[in-house]
Amino acid sequence: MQFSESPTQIRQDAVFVRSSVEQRDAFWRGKDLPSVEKADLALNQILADLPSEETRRVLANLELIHVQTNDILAEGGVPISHCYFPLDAVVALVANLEEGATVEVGLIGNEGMVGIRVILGRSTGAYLAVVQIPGKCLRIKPDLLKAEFKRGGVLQDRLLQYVRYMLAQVSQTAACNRMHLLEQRLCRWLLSIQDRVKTAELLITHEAIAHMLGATRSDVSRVVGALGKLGILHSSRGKTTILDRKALESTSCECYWIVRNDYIYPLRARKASSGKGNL
Amino acid sequence: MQFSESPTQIRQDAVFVRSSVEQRDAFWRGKDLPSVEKADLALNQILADLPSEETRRVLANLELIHVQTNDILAEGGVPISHCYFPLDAVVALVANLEEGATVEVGLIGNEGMVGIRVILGRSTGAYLAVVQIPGKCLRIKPDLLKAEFKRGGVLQDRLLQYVRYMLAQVSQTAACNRMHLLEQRLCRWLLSIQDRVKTAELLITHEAIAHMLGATRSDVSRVVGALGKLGILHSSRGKTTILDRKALESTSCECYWIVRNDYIYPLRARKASSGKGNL
DNA sequence: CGTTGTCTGTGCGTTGTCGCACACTGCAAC
DNA sequence: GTTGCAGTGTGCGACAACGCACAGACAACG
Repeated sequence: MQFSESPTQIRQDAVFVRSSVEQRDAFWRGKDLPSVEKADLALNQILADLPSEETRRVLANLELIHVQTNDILAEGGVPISHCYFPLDAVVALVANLEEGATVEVGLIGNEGMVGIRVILGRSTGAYLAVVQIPGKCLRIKPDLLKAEFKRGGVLQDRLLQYVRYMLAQVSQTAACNRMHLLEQRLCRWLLSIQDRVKTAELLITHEAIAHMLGATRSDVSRVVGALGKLGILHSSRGKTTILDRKALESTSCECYWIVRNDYIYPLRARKASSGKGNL
Repeated sequence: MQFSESPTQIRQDAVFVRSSVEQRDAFWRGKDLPSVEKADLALNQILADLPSEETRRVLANLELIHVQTNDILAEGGVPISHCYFPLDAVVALVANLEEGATVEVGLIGNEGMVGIRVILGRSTGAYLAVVQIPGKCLRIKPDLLKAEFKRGGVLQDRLLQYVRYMLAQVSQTAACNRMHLLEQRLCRWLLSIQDRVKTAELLITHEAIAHMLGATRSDVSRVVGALGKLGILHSSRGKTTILDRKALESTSCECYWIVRNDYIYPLRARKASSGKGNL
């Protein structure tokens, strides 16, 4: 999907350039929206395989949209307009600190949902939700999601499980940010992204990575360079390729596996020490 | 409450000395348990002022217990035996990293509950829940809490609100741990504790603080010393007294107010810059 | 009153990261 | 091609925090 009229980029702050999702809403308005199929639901792990009744109700209220890198899906203090279920996109929750510094506090892929706070009793976002990897999302109006949540069916269960996973992820990040070296955190981050995009090539610059990790661009370049010399990565001009995932895992900190092992649906759980893991 | 037979201390790891709550269970067994009054419920903000029917049901299942410093109420990977609602105690959630390092990821006082994961679909704890400030707690068996949660009444709402608050707290800690200086984080921590104990005197050693902040004891001593010279604190031998709360607030990072302003029940919200805030 | 052990103050070399600067490189627009 | 520029490699001084060490200070207890 391409937009001939490229959306004007609004400068949001020194760091993120907002490419407005709302403008693309306007683009679609009045045209035929792509219809949402059951097959789409299957791509998000919260929505997949719901009981047929829940599927029917939810399906009627979902929209399929494409999101692009740097799209902002929610913002701190701002009412959440939609809840987004990524299908193949990846979204980062980013804290925007006083001095203009940024750090990622959480990562959301097809295992989760953007805007979880609406089911936790707040209609506003807490942090900036920025698209890191473009792709498709299903979205729904907060009220409708909340109503379905209140019914107490399987979706409620899934969402609560996801909240727990998110909490685990964020908690571990809190510990990790305090204790672990940039190199370890970088490896963990790359692994987390790769789990969600399933490809070895990541289209992202060192500077963007630095903003996620709350580090300087130059240090990210240094670490990436070092990992490159070890044959673990190849990185050049906005494209980083993971060459040796196992090595990445053993250079990463334990946090990667701790979070992963707390995942909602039991995956093939692995210890950091065993060092074997590929999706 | 005193225990003549002082509970044998089991060495759990290099850092925390477990004083077993279970042993005190044994102490009480067969004796008259202190009965739980409605007045006790009022001291915890999740349990306070529930509809009378919910109050009645919950009351029947709660136990009142005293917890002491370093009691461990839950542990990572271990089934949660009880959910604890602090009345005047304060509990820290602590991540135990590989190398024996420790960092606090969350703090729980009478605004919350220890063991929130049981309503999020996991019966095991994620981190060590260590009592920092001794006092009273109400506790309940996970199954009973979960059943009441499932009924979808006011308690469900309160617990979900609390989950959101916890998520906000932990997320901000993730950002804070990455970006802010020890001095700022220490001030934030002291403020958070004081909000929960409501007294100016904190009985805690520099070393314990260091474990919470994931810093070295010597650096904590240095920072505390500096704050002491400014007349903000007085600290000596396991006792730290907050002398100038406003100064503490302005030396702390923004994170303190960000979390506080996201609190469940609208408090007197304040900006960090306005610098006026006392409980 | 002295002993013991906990808690705290402080010194010092090391390390990870910052903050800034500047040069190089490959891609894209002209 | 040439130019422009985003993206990257690298250097260097500054600084926060680590890691370790040791001495002083105070409380509890005999």
